[in-house]
Amino acid sequence: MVNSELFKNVSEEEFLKMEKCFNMKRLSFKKDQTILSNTKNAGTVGIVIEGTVELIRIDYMGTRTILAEYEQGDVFGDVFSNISGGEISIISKVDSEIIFLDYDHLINRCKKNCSYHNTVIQNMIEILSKRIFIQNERIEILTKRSIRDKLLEYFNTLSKKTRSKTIYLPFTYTDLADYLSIDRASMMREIKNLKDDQMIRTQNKMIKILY
Amino acid sequence: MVNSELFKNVSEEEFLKMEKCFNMKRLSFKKDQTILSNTKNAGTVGIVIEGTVELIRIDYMGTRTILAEYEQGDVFGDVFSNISGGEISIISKVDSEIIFLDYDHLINRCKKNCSYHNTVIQNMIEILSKRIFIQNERIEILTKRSIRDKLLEYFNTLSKKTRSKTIYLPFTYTDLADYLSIDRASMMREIKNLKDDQMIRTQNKMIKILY
DNA sequence: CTTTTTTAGTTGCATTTGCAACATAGGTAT
DNA sequence: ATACCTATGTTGCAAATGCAACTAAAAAAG
Repeated sequence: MVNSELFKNVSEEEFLKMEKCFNMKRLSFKKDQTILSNTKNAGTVGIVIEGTVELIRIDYMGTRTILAEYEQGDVFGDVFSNISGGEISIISKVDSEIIFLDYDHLINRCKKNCSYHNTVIQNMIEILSKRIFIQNERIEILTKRSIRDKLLEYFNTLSKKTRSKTIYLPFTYTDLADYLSIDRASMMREIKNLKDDQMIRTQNKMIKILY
Repeated sequence: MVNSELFKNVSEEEFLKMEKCFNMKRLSFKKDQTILSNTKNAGTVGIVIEGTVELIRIDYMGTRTILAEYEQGDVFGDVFSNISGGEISIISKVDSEIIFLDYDHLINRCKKNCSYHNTVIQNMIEILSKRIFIQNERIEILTKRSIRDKLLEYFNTLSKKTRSKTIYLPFTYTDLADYLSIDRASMMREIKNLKDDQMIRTQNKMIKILY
């Protein structure tokens, strides 16, 4: 059975019916392989069964920005930003296993009026709400006006999530700079300043918040 | 009848029933009055019947950021970010008319299994998806690394929305700076640079994109 | 184990941005 | 009309940030 929030409270038996009704497809992707892009596959929803995928934008200058990261059980591609002139893609960060299904079929209750469809739709609302919450976090970080404040806000977010003053970065420092949308060298400099000011203490990807 | 996307495809008659079932409350607010804040009224959803409201964050430094703006028919307060240490509030920008209802009741289909509840839930999915789309836009703008690129991305967004190279700012330049999360004076300077470089031409809040 | 590639950590310097402090225009209330 | 308030527009200067160019360390590939 597939372990995803989208299928919460759906029985094994119901899931098997759904698999046919929704015409789901299961595919494997290698590391760095493109899963979806804004030029192709619109209207397709993916569910990460195994691995991690990233939503990436590369703009006309070649600047790469990580817009989001989806892990096991996460749903992606439901709302695709086609605003930017840049290329937006979903890339497999490691070897991944993905289930695809049709967005319209998911949202617009089908004629058969399957019992599980209600459940799936309510799950979808929770997923979307959670996504909005995460985006709000991101926006709050990005609206901070200095590198220092961006870092502190980010550390705070992680800290609240784990209820601990000791946090572990979920990605590399290089990727963190991309996520915060700042220059990596400047970020490293500011992290050093934070250490000098006794605000934090670091050891590889572990960070202790001291204030 | 209330003109909101949340009640799309709901008949007048059904709406009257719903009003009782959901225990809706209709209230008026004066300009600059606080409608909701992250310290109070959590779990309450508002619908803008008349007027405009803004989602504002004021951080510990007193820096004010417009996180979102909701207009007639928009739904707000459903997903409330409680991350930042700062104060987050919904403020009435002008005199407004608001309907309140309980979020849990809205999302978790009630025991009575009212016919209209399905419709409302599907509408809610569309609203949330649209919000995610708008937040994606915002994030794409904020992740631009220079004031110039932020402005151009913002103009582009407006331009695509109206399918025109001539756009009209929906708020003041002062508020635009808050929205882009940059210093107003620096923004004005950069707008002047854009004009000098023949990238845009402006007249009050009308901007012609020349490239 | 050795080589190669990626990430972390630094630094000097140029550029951009923010801040403060104005002047001016436009709008609103009295 | 006058006074008052808010938005626009400008500028010098200080501070923050980005860029380039490195070295060192760690991780991945062979």
